Formats: sequence, C-alpha cells, structure tokens
Amino acid sequence: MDLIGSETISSLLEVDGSTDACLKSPTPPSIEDDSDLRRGPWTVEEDLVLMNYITTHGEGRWNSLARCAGLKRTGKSCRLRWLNYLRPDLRRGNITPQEQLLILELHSRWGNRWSKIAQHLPGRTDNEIKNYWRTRVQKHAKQLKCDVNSQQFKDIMRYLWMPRLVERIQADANSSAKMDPHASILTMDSANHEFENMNQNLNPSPEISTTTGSSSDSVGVQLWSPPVSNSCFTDGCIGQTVEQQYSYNTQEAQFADSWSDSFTSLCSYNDLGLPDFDMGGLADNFWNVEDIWLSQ
DNA sequence: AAAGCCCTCAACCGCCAGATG
DNA sequence: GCATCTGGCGGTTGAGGGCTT
Repeated sequence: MDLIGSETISSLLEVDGSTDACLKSPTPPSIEDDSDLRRGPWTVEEDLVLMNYITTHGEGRWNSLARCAGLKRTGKSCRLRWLNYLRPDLRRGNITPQEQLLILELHSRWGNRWSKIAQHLPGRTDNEIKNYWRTRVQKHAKQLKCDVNSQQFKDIMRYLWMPRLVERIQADANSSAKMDPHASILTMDSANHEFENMNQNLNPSPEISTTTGSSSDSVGVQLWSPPVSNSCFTDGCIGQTVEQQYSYNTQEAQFADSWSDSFTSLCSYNDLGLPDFDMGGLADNFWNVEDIWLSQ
C-alpha cells in the first residue's frame, strides 16, 4: 500500500459520528446520481475510509454503508473490495502446493463453485481461486490440447498432477525436516488434515472406487482411488514409489501411501483415453508443462 | 530502446435467490 | 402474491507489468 501523509491518514480515520445516525435512519440519504459514482481502481484514501468504517460499524448493508461512509461507490463495489482485498484475515501470495492440491480435488468434485471451494482454503477468496484456475490450470489444459472439462484432463489432474503435487509437498516437508524436524510434521499434518477434514465433511465413509470424479456433493471421495492398473510410466520419473525416496512418520506415511498407490499403478496415456495426443513427445511436453506449473 | 505480446488479477457485470415491506 | 432491495455468485474485462523479439 502506498504511503500517504500521517495527517491525511488521521483525518481519514476520523469517523464522523453522523454515520451512526445514517445507518440507523429509516431513510438513508438518497442515492447519488449514477454519474457521481466512482469506478475503477480503488485509491488508498477510499480503502482507508472503507476499512475504518467497517472497523467501527461492521459489515453488511453495503449500499447504506457506501452512502454513510461517504464513498462514491456502489455497495457491491465496497463489498467486493472488502472481501477480496481489505479483509484482515486474507492470505496473500503464492498458492501453495497443498492449496493447489485442494483446489484441484475440490474442483473435480464441485466444478466452478468457487465460493464453495474457497471455504476450504482459509484466507483465500473465490476470486483468487477462480483467477488461479483460469490463468494456470486452463492454460495448461490448452497447452495439452485438452478441454479443461474433459474426462481426459480430469484424469491427467487426478493421476498425474495431483500425485506430483503430493510428491512436491513431501519433498518440501523433508527438506524442511532437515533444518527443522517439526516443520516437516506440521507441513504434512496440515496437508493430511485438510484431506481428512474434507473426507469427513463430504463423505463420512469414503469408498474406494475405480470410477473417476464427479461433481456431485454426495458422491464418494475419489481422491484415494487407484487408476486402472496395468502399465505405468517407466521413465524413472514416477516409477519409483515415494517411500523409496523418503521416509516419514506414520501419519505422514498414511497420507503418502494413498498417493503412492497412484504412483505405482499409474496408467498409460492410452488408458486415459488421449488418442489425439502426440504420444511420442507428449511425456516430455507434459512434464515441461507440469514443472512450469509446479514452480509457479 | 521500443514495440508487441502475454499474463495476472482487481474490478465490474449480469443474473439469481432470499429477505423484506 | 407482488415489487423491491440486498447480497452472493460465476463469468468477463481491461489495466498494468513483465517478457520477448
């Protein structure tokens, strides 16, 4: 946030007592002419006014709030600015691998229900998740010449990208453990905990199934289901089980075991029904794309 | 150096559902 | 039952910054 003069800040933070009366009044001041309303990027001053007003009076009744706070913005605009940018409990910055994993899984189940997905990612907004999906995930689907809503792409996510994300989480946890043993446990615990919560909340007794994800709320969690098990990648990239490379405590291992099933029994691209792909260069292409994605 | 392209994300829009009078 | 208001949601847009040529 840009710095502005302290005098300006204090004057902006000074709440006019009349605003209380404004909100309580049965007939708030009439809505300004539409031409009076500001649009576009919010200024620091507007942010301060909004933050200060909500701190004092709380959220809700956004149209009245906008009027009473003296903001020449629509109530909707104020609400959006607060929820997506100013709220103190927001997490900002890169989406972590754990969060990516959750987003992929939840999207496979619920589709574009961004707000619902966001509820499972504390501090993240639906807008942020939606943007992440559109800019990252859809981009890679496009690069793979895949429709993002196709079963093929869902299978790729489930059986290739998600296990790779888990591998990344485990690797991160292990490297952290070398410096701080507690960090590893915390990282893996948090990832595991998220999935445990998810399983409990959405499917009290998850059933292993070989069918792939569904958007229905009531459908069993598919996260742990192994794919069709015949051939697997043998290029050394994912042929090894995670356990061969790392070791961790029991709880972490339970989390990883579920995924290593997918690792050791990964199906071929043909099994995923991707006849249109250039199978010769696809593996290289895929991992290039995926590595870029993971590094973001 | 500059023009063009690409990517990200804040902000807006339209629609809908629920609440209220 | 109807009209209006309000909040929430998903889709879309466009400004701005970074990258490439």
